[in-house]
Amino acid sequence: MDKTKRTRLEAAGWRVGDASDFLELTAEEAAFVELKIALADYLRDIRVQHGWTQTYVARALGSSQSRVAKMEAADASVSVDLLVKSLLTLGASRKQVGQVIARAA
Amino acid sequence: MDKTKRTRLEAAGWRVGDASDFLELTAEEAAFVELKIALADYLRDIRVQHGWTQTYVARALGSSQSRVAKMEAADASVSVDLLVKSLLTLGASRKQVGQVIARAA
DNA sequence: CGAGGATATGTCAGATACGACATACGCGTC
DNA sequence: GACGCGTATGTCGTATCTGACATATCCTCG
Repeated sequence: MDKTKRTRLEAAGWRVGDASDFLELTAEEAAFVELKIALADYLRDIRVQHGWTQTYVARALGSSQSRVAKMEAADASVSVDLLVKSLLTLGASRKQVGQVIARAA
Repeated sequence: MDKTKRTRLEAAGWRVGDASDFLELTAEEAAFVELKIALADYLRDIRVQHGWTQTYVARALGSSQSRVAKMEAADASVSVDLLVKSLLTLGASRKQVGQVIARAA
């Protein structure tokens, strides 16, 4: 497995199986996490392209800077729900969100 | 607004503003609900096409028949998270999920 | 080297979503 | 009508997610 991707997945809190120091995900779990990461990256792209800070986005979403940071990191504590809602609130269209999800890893 | 769609939205628990008997959603809220309904419909399509019962699907997902019913109804108590995870578990690809979301209403 | 702004990480109380169960509804078949 | 099967709806205890706060890390500019 790609090293940075593995780190990314671990950072997202998806270390599975305490006994093993390896990352074991079923195909669906992996697909789900990758999907989440794609949305997270898209959120960051939108923010950076507009030159916004996490604090600014947080205010726009009625949330906090720390949560925005976790969203962008695809932290295990953030749901796809929150990511999608946030993207829509920031102006992304349903179509764009779908395309981001559909795009192959 | 289309009548069946309105009923659908109300059924989904999105009646907003207790004082008004009308459905008032911001553009993002509307997009979010429609997105959810699209996933819900897709879930039902997959189930029906395979000739599965809700009970069977529930067992496959490690859930209950009532929750599957609520998923298909795009009930307010089900998250996009759950819908996406369920679709992936039932064999849908990330790409298919994205296409369903991207498809215009 | 600070200082200050931006981002990351850890934690927590309150909010929400979860599976499960009970029960109601619809619709065939007898 | 009464049963059986599938689906819908309501509720509940628990698990997970959320915004908020504190604090740490990372840059860049002076």
